[in-house]
Amino acid sequence: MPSNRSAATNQLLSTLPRQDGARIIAACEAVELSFSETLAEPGERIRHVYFPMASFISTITPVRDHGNLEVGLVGSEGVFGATLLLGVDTSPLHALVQGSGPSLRLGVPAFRRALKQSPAFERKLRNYLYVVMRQLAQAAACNRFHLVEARLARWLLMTRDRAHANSFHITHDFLAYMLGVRRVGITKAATALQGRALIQYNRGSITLLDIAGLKAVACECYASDKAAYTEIMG
Amino acid sequence: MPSNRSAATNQLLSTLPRQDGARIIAACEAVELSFSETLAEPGERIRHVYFPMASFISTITPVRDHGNLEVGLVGSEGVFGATLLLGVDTSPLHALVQGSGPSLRLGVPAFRRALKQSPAFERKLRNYLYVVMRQLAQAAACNRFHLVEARLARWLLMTRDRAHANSFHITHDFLAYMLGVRRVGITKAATALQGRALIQYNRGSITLLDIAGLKAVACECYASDKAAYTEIMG
DNA sequence: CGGTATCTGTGCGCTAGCGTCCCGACAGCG
DNA sequence: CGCTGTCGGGACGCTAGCGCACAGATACCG
Repeated sequence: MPSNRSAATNQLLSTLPRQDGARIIAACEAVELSFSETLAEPGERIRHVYFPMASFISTITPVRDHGNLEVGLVGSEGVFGATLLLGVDTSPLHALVQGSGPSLRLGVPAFRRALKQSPAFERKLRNYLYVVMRQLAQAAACNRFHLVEARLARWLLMTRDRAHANSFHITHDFLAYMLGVRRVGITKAATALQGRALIQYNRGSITLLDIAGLKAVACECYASDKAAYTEIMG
Repeated sequence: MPSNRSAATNQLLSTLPRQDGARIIAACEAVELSFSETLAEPGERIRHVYFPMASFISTITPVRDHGNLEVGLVGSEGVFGATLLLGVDTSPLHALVQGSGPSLRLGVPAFRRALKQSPAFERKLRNYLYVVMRQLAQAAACNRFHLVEARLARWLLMTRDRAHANSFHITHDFLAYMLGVRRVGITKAATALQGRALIQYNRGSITLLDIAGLKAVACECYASDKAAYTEIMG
């Protein structure tokens, strides 16, 4: 069920001034990311800055003695590695490929050169970092207050936005890992959503049937994250 | 019980190169922050950048239909308003004075001037933002996984670090608000800590008795936040 | 000195989510 | 074709935290 509305681009790059964008894209290397590939580990040096196109990436924070927890999702609307802007070259988070597909990337020196050459580029990335900070704060609150079913709906909607499709591949087990709950908790919530004909799934492939319905079920954090993005990034 | 070891300074400023630091401090206005004063509201323009000295500030994220939630604590080791660096002049969070006391501050134009004049200053603030991002991610995980008692212990230790004292004023009610739980939940956890002679409190004033013991009870997030700070900020 | 507001402690029933274990169904592989 | 691994579903008792309501205790204020 492909609905590839202009998926072969990264918005951060495509909304730059024509010249700057072209130059930076030309400097990029095109790579194919594959599911479950690790792009960065917390505490280790970032090697490349990624601009996903059809692919998307989870950012995950490790917790001793507990499962890990996803705190962000980066698709063609964003970038992984923008923290380099802050003058620290290690990754704060684990970056894990969630959705296979093409991505552009820059090595760190090339990235630094691009920043110097294009103030518009740097400005855009700074703004993006601001959005990410807001989303992190939102995630903290979301994890504290919202129920699994609402968080699941949110996650599905976020993923849909980044996959540019209403279907994608994901198991309950993996969802549980992302949301920091038991697999059984996901099964229960997913069953409930399916019962209301909002989604439909089978052995690792899931389809969103009723987007408006899901939005109603999802916690406000979905809308809030989106609002933060559009407000800041235009 | 004052233990004011060099509390009348802000580390971010005092660790700048001599000249830069002196010039920026000279540009600052000294103000006295008082408990429960609001310094910024989410979505509204930031008016001043604050460098707390003996005072400290909570950063709080609002959640519709639930209590709000503290996601950060800024004392003399930090700054409020550094997000201006990212090119967005609205505050992502609610900034609420937690501990009364002196602070330095800069108006936004003066802040921008200082950034231009001192690359070291800008570098330091960028690094601080990186630390804040790590702490936000940590907070997300902490809220998901850790029990009230551990989170309370963590909060007390963090506050102690920023108050530069083992005693401070805070009610269960307010703690509940900060941690996003019921007041009763705090009472229960606090009673347990007091029972083990780790703390002692009475009608809004609390004293930490056994720091090592509290560290053992607190979740790893306390150590983790601190490690992130010292690793990056030196 | 008495009244009132604030702060802390308790009790009660309830729910979401946990940990664990087991089962059935399907897919893919040899 | 049958084995094996993966995926989803269900059941068990348990705990942390919730919402609510109320009671004692202390501080403060008139």
